[in-house]
Amino acid sequence: MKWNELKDEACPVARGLSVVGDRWTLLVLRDCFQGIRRFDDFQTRLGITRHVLADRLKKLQDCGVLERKLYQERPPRHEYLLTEKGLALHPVLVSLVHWANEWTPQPRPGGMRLVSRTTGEPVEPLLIDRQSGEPLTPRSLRTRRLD
Amino acid sequence: MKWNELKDEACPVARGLSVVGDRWTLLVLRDCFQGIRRFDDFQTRLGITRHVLADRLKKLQDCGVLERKLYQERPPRHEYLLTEKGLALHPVLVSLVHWANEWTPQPRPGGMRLVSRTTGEPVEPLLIDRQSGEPLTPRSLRTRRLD
DNA sequence: TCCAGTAAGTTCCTTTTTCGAACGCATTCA
DNA sequence: TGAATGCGTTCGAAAAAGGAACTTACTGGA
Repeated sequence: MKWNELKDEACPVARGLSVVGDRWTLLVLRDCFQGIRRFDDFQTRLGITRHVLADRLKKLQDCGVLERKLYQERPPRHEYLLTEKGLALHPVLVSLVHWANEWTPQPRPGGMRLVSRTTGEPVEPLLIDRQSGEPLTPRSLRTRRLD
Repeated sequence: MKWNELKDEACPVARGLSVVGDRWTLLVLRDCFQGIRRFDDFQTRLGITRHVLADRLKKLQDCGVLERKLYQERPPRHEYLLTEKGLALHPVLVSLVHWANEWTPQPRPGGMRLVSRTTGEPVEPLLIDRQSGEPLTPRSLRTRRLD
């Protein structure tokens, strides 16, 4: 298994990581979900090198997670927006946030919590099966090859 | 923001990625969830260099995601097991698998699906709030700093 | 006894990625 | 005219990953 060929693997984890497994990529997407759209804003918030940022934005466009849209002519300026495919990554980020808040040391004083946008109440993400409503756990699941 | 200092960031996405954001790390954990425990088995399945594998296993032990356990003396042999902290990453992997199956091209013939271990039926992961039962979406959530 | 095999790394050297800072270009604003 | 904005590209240095061989400590068979 080679890193540049992950996208052709049978395993969906490998295929997913071919898109979001690069260093910085998920942090770029985090900023997208927080409304960041412009090159320099990403760069300032992430402290990432401009070189790597340009590379990641390009790869995310190429695989359809971000869309590059002209928002001004003369001089031409573009902004980066999440596509439907990009928005669908939300549960991955939310699961990661929840795990980090539960299991990694919180910095003082500035923790961050997921809250409902309407009520402001804290939220506790739980993964269930849409059909049965049952929680999905390592024991309740397995993977199956379809040939 | 520097890669080696992500663990001290206020943002939980950054802290999460300080653990699982490295190249190969989530693929190692995927194998753990599939019951792989030994160095050479990881190495064979991943095709990763032994050098990098040793590094990743060590980092995962250091942060408490994996536990290294003696399973034989003379010669001493160890196996790597998911801790509770490691098992808690399950929703991240499941969300990623679901996204990849929905949004990235399936290889033929060998796709892989999540199915219920008891019924064998396919499963459709959905992220909800444990309290309200409401689905969590980009629009229904925001992050809040607690100072 | 000698040789092959197993398990879990380590060492060494090459190639790829990333870092960090500076530069380029087109335009607007003072 | 000169500075600022926005979005990159370029370049040399440093860090990470790739690839193959080597080590150590046993077991089991010829």
